[in-house]
Amino acid sequence: MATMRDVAERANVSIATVSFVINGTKRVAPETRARIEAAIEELDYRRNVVARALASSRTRILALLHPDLEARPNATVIQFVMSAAHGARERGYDLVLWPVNDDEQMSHLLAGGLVDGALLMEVQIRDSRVDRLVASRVPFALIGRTENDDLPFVDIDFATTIDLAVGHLRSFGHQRIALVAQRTKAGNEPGRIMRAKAAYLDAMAALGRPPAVVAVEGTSAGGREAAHKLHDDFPDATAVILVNEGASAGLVKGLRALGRTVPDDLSIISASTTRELGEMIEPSLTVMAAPAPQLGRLAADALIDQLEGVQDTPPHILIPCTLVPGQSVGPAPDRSSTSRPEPKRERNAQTDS
Amino acid sequence: MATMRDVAERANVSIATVSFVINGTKRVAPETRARIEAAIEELDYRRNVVARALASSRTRILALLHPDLEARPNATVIQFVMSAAHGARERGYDLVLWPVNDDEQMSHLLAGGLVDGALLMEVQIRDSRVDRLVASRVPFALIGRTENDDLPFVDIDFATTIDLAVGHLRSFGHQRIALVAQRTKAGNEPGRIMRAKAAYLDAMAALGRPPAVVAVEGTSAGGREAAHKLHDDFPDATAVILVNEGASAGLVKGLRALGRTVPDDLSIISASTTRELGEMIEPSLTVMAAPAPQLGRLAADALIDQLEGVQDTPPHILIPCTLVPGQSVGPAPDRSSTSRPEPKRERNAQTDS
DNA sequence: CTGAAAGCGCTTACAG
DNA sequence: CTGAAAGCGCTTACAG
Repeated sequence: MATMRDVAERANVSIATVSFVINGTKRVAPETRARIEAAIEELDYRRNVVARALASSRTRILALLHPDLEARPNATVIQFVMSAAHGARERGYDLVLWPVNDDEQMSHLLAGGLVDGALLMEVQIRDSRVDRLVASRVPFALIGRTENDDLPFVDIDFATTIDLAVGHLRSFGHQRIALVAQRTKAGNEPGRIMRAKAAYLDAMAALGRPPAVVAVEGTSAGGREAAHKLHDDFPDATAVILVNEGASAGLVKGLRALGRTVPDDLSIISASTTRELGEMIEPSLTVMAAPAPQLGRLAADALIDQLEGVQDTPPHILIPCTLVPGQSVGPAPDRSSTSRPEPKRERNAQTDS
Repeated sequence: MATMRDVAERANVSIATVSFVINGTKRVAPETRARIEAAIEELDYRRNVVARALASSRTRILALLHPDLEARPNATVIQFVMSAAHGARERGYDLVLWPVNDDEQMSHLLAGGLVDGALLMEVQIRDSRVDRLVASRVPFALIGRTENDDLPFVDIDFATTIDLAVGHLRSFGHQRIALVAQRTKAGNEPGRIMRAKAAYLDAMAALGRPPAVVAVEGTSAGGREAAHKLHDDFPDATAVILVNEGASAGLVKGLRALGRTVPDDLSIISASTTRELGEMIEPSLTVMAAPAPQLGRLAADALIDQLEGVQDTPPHILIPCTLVPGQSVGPAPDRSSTSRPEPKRERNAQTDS
């Protein structure tokens, strides 16, 4: 592999001049530049990224840190990764997905000088990784938020998202609206769950309705469990908002197994997911599509602005999900006469064509 | 950030000795070692990965190269990434997902000296990225195969997978079996599609049945299109094998819209996907689960063996998918009397509880 | 068992 | 406009 020295020799210049041409850091006489460029071409020279990094203490590599991804369909995460990678690339940075499991690994990575900055996903309300990040003095931006709001972040605006979902349901006459959240290990709650829950509780309070919250795993089995819990504990709910992508399909299946039809008996909105997921389910789910493509890019931009000393980036960016109507929301059934719906025992009919 | 020099000074040794202790590359007197370890601890020293890489021309970083991921649920890819990352970590390597769009980017990465080796996913039958990889002289392993078989690879054994699927369907009496493949840009065919198709054609020939192949996009819309094509072009098919994860849900929805019940009218197996995807669909799909967890790990091992000069790794590893029965395969309906099934016009019934 | 020193391939003041 | 040289923080023969 050709080095800068080889290029310099072939072009009859010093390696400093080669460096200036490659980086555009200084004026170089046109004919000198031409000679150097020719030499680079002829030798198929490519700058050694590691040496450059050591000399300049910059690598132009950004890490997107993510805890172990589960094996469930996770289109949102992929959208984050890809849009952040594109945004970074446009500004001359590489962005890589770095699966990092424990704090020690993270310190190793951050202290190693290998990345110029980091993006952190799946931020918890209390997140020791954030502390590590702060301690490491590596510039970073969060995708999500901790409980304290003075770190730079981009996040889904869950409060607005839930308000939009509740508003949509109310426009169909729904008053008794349940929330299906994601069950989390104790003390390890993602901010999105907490914030969505808080927004939901506010909305219910404003409506003068008691809240109905169910938390289950983000799996099909979790979704079926949610169907049973809703059926048993909140039989008068006419609509449900999911903040649990992975449980969406299972919830519909579970309801159907219980003889409850979507949306005739129960309307459903799945918040913070993708329209693709909505389309997979029958009936097609009305979803609040996560702004992952925008947020990934904005996160990359925010981080790079920080690295390059750009001052005018807002430290916090919030974007709500977008309503994508499907076929899972319908008029609220009239429950005024019966306190509990009569579970239909016959096989239920299809609701879409 | 403390450097090795700081540690050496504090421990009253040379930096060489510090290096020996950190890397375990040479014997060091116990008390010297203890002094050095104490100094490391006190200074919270962490080796600079970039400097180490430059000096040793090894980074212990592996890149998993993936072309732009689409926004569809792609659990299999995530499984590959995570299992490969775990396998690498156990052997002291970091593995990152590097979204790489064009050949130029890839050359930049490979020539930069930043990664010791590469794993390439979504390998096409003819793949210019593979040529780049070979030219770069960076060690690599493929996940998938090109048309020539002498490069190291791990891959799903599609021939066996299709045979198992056909065998399963035959045990239910099916003879007319269609294949739903993935539509690809011309000249850009993933090996898996081609190999699955070939295995299917062989199986049909052995059965003495004409093949019925439909190719659609890997989306819900693609799946619905497949339902129509099957209904119009191959109305006597009693079973279908999908090699198109993204179209699975849409196919079931499309069939139902056409009044065809799964599995009463048509049995379905979705090959090379995850059991999680199968569970999301109603009825739960019988799937051939991709051996992504094993293959990711094996790919990482194969690559690292190569890097470390381990000779006894088989250059090619093939593992078939595993049958995970769901509720989408049933006895073949008797079609002997009618050449074309009477499309049911009434709403269809559920098939699972 | 330990150290002095060269070298990995660049960048970047500094001098001219 | 161009170059000589120091330095980034390590590893690794080589010598003792």
